[in-house]
Amino acid sequence: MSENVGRWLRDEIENSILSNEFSPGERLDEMVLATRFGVSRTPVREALMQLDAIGLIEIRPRRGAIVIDPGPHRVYEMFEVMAELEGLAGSLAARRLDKASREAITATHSRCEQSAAAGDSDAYYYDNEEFHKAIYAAGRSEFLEEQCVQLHRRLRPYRRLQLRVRNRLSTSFSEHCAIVDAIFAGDGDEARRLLRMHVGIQGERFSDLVASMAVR
Amino acid sequence: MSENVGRWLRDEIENSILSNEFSPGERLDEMVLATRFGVSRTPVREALMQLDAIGLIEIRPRRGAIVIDPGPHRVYEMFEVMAELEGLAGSLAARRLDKASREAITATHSRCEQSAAAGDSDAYYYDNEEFHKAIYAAGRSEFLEEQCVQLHRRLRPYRRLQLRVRNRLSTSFSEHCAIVDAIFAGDGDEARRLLRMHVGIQGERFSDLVASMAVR
DNA sequence: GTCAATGATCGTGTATACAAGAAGTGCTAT
DNA sequence: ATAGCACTTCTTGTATACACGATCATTGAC
Repeated sequence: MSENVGRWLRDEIENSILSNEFSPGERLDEMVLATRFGVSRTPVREALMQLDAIGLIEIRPRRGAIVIDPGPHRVYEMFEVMAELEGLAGSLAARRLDKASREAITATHSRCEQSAAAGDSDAYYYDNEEFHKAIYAAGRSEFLEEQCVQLHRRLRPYRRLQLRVRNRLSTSFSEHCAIVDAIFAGDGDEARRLLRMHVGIQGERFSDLVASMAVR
Repeated sequence: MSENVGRWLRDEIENSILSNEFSPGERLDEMVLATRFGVSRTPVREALMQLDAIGLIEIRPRRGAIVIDPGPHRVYEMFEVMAELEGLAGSLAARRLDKASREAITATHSRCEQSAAAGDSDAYYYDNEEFHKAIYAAGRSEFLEEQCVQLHRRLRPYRRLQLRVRNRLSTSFSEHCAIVDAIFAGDGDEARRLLRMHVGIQGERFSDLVASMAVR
């Protein structure tokens, strides 16, 4: 419980949204949240204002807060931006790679290999996250890293859905291999290109996304 | 006065920070702000929480809010990300250009030409902003546009400083010309490359930035 | 029977009160 | 004279109270 209640609540509610416990479009009643977490309305309001500022919810004046529903098209746009930022991170990583980052990438990469081989999509989902974070960190740009982590968080639910698609695990892992090769070879342009392809959702992957979002 | 006081205050304080009325490192006293704007502490706190979530200020538990001082290196990183996003916007604009967007770009571009010819750096500063916004809009990606506008806002003070550098006006405008040509020619890759160069601050432009930040 | 208007109820927006912690100041002791 | 400790004061964090606006339901009229 992070020192101050407002911030703790923000993380708590944010997680609830990102794990789909509060679904898009759902109304967030201040009083309900307050009693649920055993605090007064004040810190709840502060948490909601922050989530509004981040763009996770929308507070309509005098009409309460609702969880934002991005819709397939907007989610596509978010992946598009994510792809671009990851591409940049990859190209920076290739240029600036040092021993520690190299080891971090290798470690997370091999963990991905294991969970992919085991066909464990939940484990892969987690290891994949760590792998990408290792690349952000290797880019040595704090601001870029923050932006990547933030967007990555917001796209988490959709990424999870995507991993359920048949063969996506092994495809994803082989893409990882090529990315690691490019970064370790110091080939920034290639790393950028591969990451853009890996993260972006072109063609059939977009229709997979739409389909998985529809069943929700 | 945007319907609700908290949101109005957020914009107000945000502008004050971005126009350097509150300088980096400065402590923002809730009570002082409250009396200054003639409201109670509650909406002030809500505004501050939002600015904290956006990353403009930092609220340290029980020790108040201070304006974040990015420092030259971090500002450089922000420009680096901005360059990447603008590059994406440019490449999308080249692909998706329609009549309305084309006219918007042409209009803002020629306004830049006039203020550049007049050597009016303040006017150019404004027209330049509109020109870039026209490109974001032409990309037809709402999310990307929002991200660009937000980052653009945060980098405003530094961009303004940059325009004061000798010859920057005419250099900037000739870069604009090439960018417009690439977009109108439908050459997405070239538009991306040119915008990355235009927005990023490599080499001597970085030292110019550091120098201009030091005198503050 | 349907639509509109008015009133009741519920929930948000702002203010204020109270509690707890941090920083600064003054006093005392070495 | 200086360092350390305690006390005071100031500011933030949380709760609560009150007011205003929105929504919904009920009633009346066409």
